[in-house]
Amino acid sequence: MRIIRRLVEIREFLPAMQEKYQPNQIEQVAQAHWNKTRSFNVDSSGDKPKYYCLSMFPYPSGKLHMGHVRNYTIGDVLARTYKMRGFNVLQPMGWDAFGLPAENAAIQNSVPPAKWTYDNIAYMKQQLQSLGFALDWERELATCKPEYYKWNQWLFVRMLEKGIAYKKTQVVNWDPVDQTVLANEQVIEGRGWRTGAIVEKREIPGYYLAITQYADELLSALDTLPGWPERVKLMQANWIGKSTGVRFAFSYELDGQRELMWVFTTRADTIMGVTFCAVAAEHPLATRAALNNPQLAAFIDECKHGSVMEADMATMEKKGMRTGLFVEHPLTGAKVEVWVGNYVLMSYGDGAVMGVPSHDERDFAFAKKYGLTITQVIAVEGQTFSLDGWQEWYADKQRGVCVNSGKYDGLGYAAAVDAIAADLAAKGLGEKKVQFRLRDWGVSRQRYWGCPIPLIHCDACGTVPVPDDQLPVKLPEDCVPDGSGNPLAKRADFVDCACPKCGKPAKRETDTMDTFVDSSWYYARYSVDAATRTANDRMVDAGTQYWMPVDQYIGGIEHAILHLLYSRFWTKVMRDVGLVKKDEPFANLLTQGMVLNHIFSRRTDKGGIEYFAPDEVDLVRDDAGHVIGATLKADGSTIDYGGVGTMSKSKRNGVDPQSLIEQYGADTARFFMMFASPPEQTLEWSDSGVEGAYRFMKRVWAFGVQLKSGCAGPGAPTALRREVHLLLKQANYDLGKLQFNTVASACMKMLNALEKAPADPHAREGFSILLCVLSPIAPHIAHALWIELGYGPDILQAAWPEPLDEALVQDKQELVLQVNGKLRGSIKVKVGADRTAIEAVALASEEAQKFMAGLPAKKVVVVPGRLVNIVV
RNA sequence: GCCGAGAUGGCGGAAUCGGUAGACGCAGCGGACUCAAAAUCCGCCGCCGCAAGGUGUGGGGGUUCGAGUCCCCCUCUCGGCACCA
Repeated sequence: MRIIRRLVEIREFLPAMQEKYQPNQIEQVAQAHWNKTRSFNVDSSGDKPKYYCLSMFPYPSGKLHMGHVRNYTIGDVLARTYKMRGFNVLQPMGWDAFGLPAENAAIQNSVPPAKWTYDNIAYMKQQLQSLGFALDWERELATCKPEYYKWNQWLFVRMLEKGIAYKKTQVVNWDPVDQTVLANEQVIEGRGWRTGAIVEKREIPGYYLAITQYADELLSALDTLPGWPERVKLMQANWIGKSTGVRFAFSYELDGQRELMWVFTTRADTIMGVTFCAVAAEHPLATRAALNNPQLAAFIDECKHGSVMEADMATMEKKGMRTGLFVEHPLTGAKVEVWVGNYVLMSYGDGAVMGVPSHDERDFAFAKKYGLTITQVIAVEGQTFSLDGWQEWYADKQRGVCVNSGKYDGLGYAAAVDAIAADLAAKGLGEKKVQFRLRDWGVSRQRYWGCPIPLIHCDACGTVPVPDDQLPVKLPEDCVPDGSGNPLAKRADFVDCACPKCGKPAKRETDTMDTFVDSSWYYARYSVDAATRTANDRMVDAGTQYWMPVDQYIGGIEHAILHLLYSRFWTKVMRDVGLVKKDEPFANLLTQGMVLNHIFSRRTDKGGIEYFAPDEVDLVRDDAGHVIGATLKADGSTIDYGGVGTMSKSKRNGVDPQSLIEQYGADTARFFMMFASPPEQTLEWSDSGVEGAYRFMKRVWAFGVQLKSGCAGPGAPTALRREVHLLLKQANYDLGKLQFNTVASACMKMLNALEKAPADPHAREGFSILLCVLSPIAPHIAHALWIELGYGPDILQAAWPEPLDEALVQDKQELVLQVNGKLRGSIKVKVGADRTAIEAVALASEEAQKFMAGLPAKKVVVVPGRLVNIVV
């Protein structure tokens, strides 16, 4: 019995090479090896250069989706490549564990969000492990754990002390039936998702982080990030939206008081064309005017209903109503009527705008709609102004000069703005100002499943921060939200507390933090050393100084603005508090595209839409092969083909990674993900594409089996050797560009070449190169074959291959032959032949003679190493 | 609506500096093996054409000996828009 067990152990340790590719067995052995040898557990020491490779952590929604597999495979390919290139590589993983879906699940299934979240984490962790990612699991974190969010709270208190965190009112979506605040995604066509009640805009107090204090730095520091995609930097710059203009005031007298109504404009040069002003519904002037005007009060009320989303604000019908109040033009003294406009935002600038209908498209439409005066004050030579319709040039800053503007007539944009700003300043009614589109970050959420805001409200002392030694304020984990109100507010054991200042009974703040706070610094927490993870006596430590910044960050393009901007801001605050020395968290950024699949649906009798999973339908194609429709496998009925779209539960077009791994193995899943498209582009799911990847794995294995039984030695350079090294050169170049689909393709080409010449003396060397290049993408099969063929004990310890010059040399090369730019043939010349020699060979060639048709060559273009073009 | 990105065979995609368009893979077609099927292997495969050849990178125009690549205009698709993450 003992002997048999011993034999079994030996077999497991050194299995005889299987003829057949058996991914599940190979993958378990490889993963066990990495665990046992602690291949991916690292510390912040040693003389290797460091490489911090980070993929955006997942929300624990239940199970992994293909977007995760794609994201983490991209990161893993980089991590493994850098490891083989001799870097000390950190690749951690964790959980963005607070958020709305846990509360939704609680409402549906009566499970506490904590339990739901922890169960999901356990399942998804096992899924991640089965994919063989090179992760340091000892650094795993979950943002819903007190040891993590303690530091959200701690830094929040520091921000309060520095005046970065402050309180003001915020506008939220309010569900009057559930008496609760709704997220934008919970508002469907203006109604609450659960109650169907018409949603109101409501102003409630909340805490803000003054990200605008950092606006200038967040903008200018984009120039210090050459490793970020230009489009992401551009999106951030537009989001921050720095604009230089003039802030000035219209004065008015009301109830015996002299008051000022401030506005901001980037077009002060058009100030003489002001024919009206518009204020937001929440503006004090609007409130005052509505006191004795029920119609206006009703309109303001209407404005306060409806969406708080910018997209809705921009597309909705622009409406306004007179207030009956007039303000005084600061330069002309003319009376200007004030309107309430539903398109004016209280949260931007001062909540009021000047109306210059002649030179602002929106004002033009507004004035036409309500019959307001339109006065041209900018002219462009050769253009005629007319009220028939809006013309682009009306708003042209570059070419226009002032007209109908008194002393400013004839001035261009810059001169006019300078003169007008000076005159306003002289009257004390305005000055030049830089304004940002960026707004301060509202972090209060009226939700249960989030990090408690560490504040206590005391009748005597006011709002008091929780002292550091009482942090963290722990969130009770046994609440089950039911969708109405915030469950925390109903928990006396949470709410009732003693004031830290005077000791009298007080109430704890029940708002929690935006989950973007959690994800704004997790990358720094991963980097702390083991001792800090145990003691948890500091937010970051020497490990952070060693690992930061993240060398490569990888995540979805949908995070291009908010998450990345908040993280940059948080890093700068941590720097200013003295926690880190770096200005920016992410040196290089890769924004991966979405994973798409086909969408099939049909209208139901009730007018809704019913979706079908791709494996429930057959495609209908036209003669050219285009998909024109689909039928249901079950009953043959016709359904609609909706093209491709992001995989989602609601559209039923998701593919479960689990069944994929079980059927084909992790290597096939990873290989397909890398091969199907370059990382930055969208990826279309294809079952047969996965089959293709699987076929390739089987061929790699079969070639390994074949090579093991008949090994040739070294010899003179061959065409195979040159081809493999050329492909290696290409693969290394593509790796530098993070273009992994062509790296996978190079692996396939190498195998194609090897299969054609299995007896070549360089086949063994060629296969070792193939295994190395393949190993970051499909690490398990590479690990197994590396050992089987005796290349070494562990492919992770192998040096990354570089192409050899001696393998690449050749004496003759082929050049493309063109006549008048059209491909007509090719010629062979000696490498290094001069222009004249090449021209002679080209002109003498049969094809050139034929297509020149006896005409003399006007010109011969020679591109060395590429082509010859004869122009006649 | 605003900001950003993209469009190449039947499909996913390749083409590094303006230089052979369609690498690699999928699907399809033909063949080998098999009693048969699957798996595997070999061959063909943009479109029109018997061929010579012509034509072709979302549409229209331009620059160039030469344009998928550069410039101008247009169409469509996708991402973000501040409480989804």
